[in-house]
Amino acid sequence: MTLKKTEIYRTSAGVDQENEIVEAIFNAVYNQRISPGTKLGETALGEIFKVSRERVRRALFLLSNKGIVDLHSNKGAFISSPSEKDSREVFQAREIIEAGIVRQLAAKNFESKLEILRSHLKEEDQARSDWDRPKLVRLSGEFHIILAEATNNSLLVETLRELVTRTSLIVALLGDNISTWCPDHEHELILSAIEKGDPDLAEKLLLEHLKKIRRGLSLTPKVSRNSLALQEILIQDTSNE
Amino acid sequence: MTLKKTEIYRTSAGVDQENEIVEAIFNAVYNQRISPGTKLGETALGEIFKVSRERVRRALFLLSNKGIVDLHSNKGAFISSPSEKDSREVFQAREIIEAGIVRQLAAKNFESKLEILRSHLKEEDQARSDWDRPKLVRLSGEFHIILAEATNNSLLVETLRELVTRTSLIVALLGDNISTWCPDHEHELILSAIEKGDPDLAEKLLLEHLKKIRRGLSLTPKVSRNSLALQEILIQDTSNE
DNA sequence: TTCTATAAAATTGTCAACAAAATGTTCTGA
DNA sequence: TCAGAACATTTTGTTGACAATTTTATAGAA
Repeated sequence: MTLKKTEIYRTSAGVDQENEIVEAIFNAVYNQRISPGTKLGETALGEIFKVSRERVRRALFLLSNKGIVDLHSNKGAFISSPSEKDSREVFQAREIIEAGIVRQLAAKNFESKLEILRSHLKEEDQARSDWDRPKLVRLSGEFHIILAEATNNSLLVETLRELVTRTSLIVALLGDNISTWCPDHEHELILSAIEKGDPDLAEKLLLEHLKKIRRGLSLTPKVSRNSLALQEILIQDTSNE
Repeated sequence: MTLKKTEIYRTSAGVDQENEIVEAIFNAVYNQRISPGTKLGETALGEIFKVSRERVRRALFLLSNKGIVDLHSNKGAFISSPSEKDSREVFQAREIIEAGIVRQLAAKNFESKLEILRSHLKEEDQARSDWDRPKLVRLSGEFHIILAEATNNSLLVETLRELVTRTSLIVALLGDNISTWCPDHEHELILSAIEKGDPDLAEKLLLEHLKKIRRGLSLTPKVSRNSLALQEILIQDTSNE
């Protein structure tokens, strides 16, 4: 039988359950509610999400493929603790990929997509003047993902989502958390350069922005522990994230 | 207990078995020995690789995350048949990422790494004058992966390996297989631009190169069937691939 | 107390049996 | 001959039990 393109494959309910776990952990990492090194027990997760162990297993396997979770044979799954090498690689990849993205956005005509970025910056400003630091942190990361979304390319969006989330882990482990992650108006400048249609400038500003984040990192990993139990970390109001 | 960085986690034997399957399928796709749409039965693969079904399952799951295999609920696993959208996204991602790579290679000093590219080009020339088409196809794709390797970034290498392999699927499905995939000396030109330290030129040449491949694609998918059985496709002499 | 050895408990890894779904075949009737 | 229903076979999905390993708890000796 040849497959018709229009044929519909329903996604089994199991896949949705897996995605729920994956998303919850992604969000918790992304918003720094969970520390690198946190043990993710299979039975524990199974109870929290009311799913079978096998399902948890697949979710953890997927997360390990994305570099969010480390799997250690016979020991279990842990929120990834990025090494120095990981940090270097993630930032270099971001430099290369995001530079390419802003260049293309600046070179070609994506005006319609840029409006979303404009309104996003307004939100960032609001959070800044409200001194809502967690929100600002979240929005700051999101800016980069929205940049990718402007290319209308789900592959790039997913790649950047992974990179930004891994950056969150790196900052949690190696960042001072003060200088880092608090751009004044650098996003604004980058977007302006794109709107002006100046790829070189946009790239330059973006690279400086990333370098600034990178400079805020130290070489000695912080040790930190979660302040909440897994249950509270993973299941929570997601209405604004 | 806190984890010492030097601590060694042995990889369970199972992971190696999984990787064997993943690599075999990657190679088969990459070298176009297997057609898009080919059914990958769990029991069949289990018998070929002498592993349990569970393990086959995980390997297929991993491949589906990488876009090489499509998983259809209750139907099974099939070599991915990239859609028009997939094709667009893969090529756009390659443009963005590879442009970033060659720019960085041209801008910074990676001379030591470039020697490998030089010797790779010699191999390509050899294959070209020998009219060894399968080998030339393989080497042509590899050139792009070696470009990524020159950045010394395993993340980028893996990303590019996925993109190049997916390109192989796209060409298998939409390509004319004649003009496509047969660069004369475009790789040579790109490398020269890098060696000259000219990022703009390197990027321009690379983009033209990718566009040329893209132009060789038609809109109507070819239907093709494998000429060999799965066993022969997957298990074979890998001494020169 | 502190360290080590031993036993108990808990957690992860694996497998086989079973259930559910899809595929293939046979049979019937027009 | 063809269509379609009924049945049988194959393949995928899921669960639960068990084995292997690690972690925790316990006890004893220096």
